[in-house]
Amino acid sequence: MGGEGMICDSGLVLRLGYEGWASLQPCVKLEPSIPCSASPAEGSAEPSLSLSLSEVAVPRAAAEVDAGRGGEPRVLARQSSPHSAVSSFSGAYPASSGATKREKDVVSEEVEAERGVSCRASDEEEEGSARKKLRLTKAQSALLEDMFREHSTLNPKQKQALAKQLNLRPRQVEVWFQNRRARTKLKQTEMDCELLRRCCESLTDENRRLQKELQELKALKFPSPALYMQLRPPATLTMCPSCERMAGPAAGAGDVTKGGVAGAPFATATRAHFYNPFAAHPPPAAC
DNA sequence: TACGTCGGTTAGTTTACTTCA
DNA sequence: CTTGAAGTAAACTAACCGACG
Repeated sequence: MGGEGMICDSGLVLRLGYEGWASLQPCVKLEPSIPCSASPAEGSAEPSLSLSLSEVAVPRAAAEVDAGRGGEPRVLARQSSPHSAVSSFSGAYPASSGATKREKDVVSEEVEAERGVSCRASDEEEEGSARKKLRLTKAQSALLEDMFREHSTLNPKQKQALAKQLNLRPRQVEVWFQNRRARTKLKQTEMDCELLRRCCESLTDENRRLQKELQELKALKFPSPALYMQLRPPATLTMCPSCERMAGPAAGAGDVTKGGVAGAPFATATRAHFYNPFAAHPPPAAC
C-alpha cells in the first residue's frame, strides 16, 4: 500500500492510503509534528492524535454520488450523434432537422427503446480503422452498474456471461469494469481529500487556539500548573464545537501517548476530543 | 509465459456557455 | 429584445497502452 503524506498547517503529518483496492478503505494517520515555536517544550503536553479512516464506513461507491455536472443527471443511454461513425442510428434523425439536440436525444432514446437495440460497436469489419467509441444504452449501463455493485471485478465466466447478456464483447465488459473501478477510486480519493482538508482546517484552528492558550498561560505565570488545572479544566480542549463532546477527566486519563508527557502537569492528562471527521458519526456541518 | 489489474493517456461525444447575425 | 446557429471549453467516458504482480 503506497502512502502519501503531507504536512498541513496544523503541524500534523497526514498520511493517506488504501487498505486494498477492493475494500476501498482508506487509512489516515495523523501524526503530531507540531512545528510551532510555542510547542510544549517546557513540559507541556502536545495533543496526540490518531485518526483512522479504516474504522469508518465511508460511502462506498461513487456511483451513488455520481451525478452529472451541476447536479443534473446525465442521460447515459444517448446514442451517438448523427456524425458518429459508430452510431447505430446514424439515420435516425437528419442533421438538418429542426429539433434541438436534446429533443433529438430524446427521440433517439425512444426509438432505441422501442427497437430494443443495443449498440454493438466496432464489429470485426471495423478493425483497422480509427478508434471507435460506442455509447452504452441505459439498459446496458444499468446492468453493468448492478453487476459492479455486486462485484467490482469479474471472473472470466462472469465476464463472458455478462457480455453475452449485454450483446457486447467480453473485452468491452472488461474495459468498462476497469474504467468503472478507476472512476470509483477517483471519486473516493476526492472525498477523502475533502475530509482531510476539513480535518486539517479543524486541527489548524485547534493548534492556533492551543498556542494562544499557551501564551496566555505563560503570561499569567501561575505559581503551579496544578492551580492552572483547577482553574482551567481540560474540557476547554474540546476541539469540535459542533460535537459538543468534551474529554472529561475520565476520558483518556492516563492515556498519554508518545506525544504527551506522562505525569506532566500540562499534559492535561486527558486527550481532548479532537474532531475526527472519519468517525462513525456523521461530521457536523460546521466542520 | 500468460493473464488480470492498474495508472495514465487518447480521443469521441455531449453539454453549457458565449458570441453574433 | 429575442432567437437560433455557430464556435468553444470543459466534462465524461470508451478504448488503448505499458507496467506490474
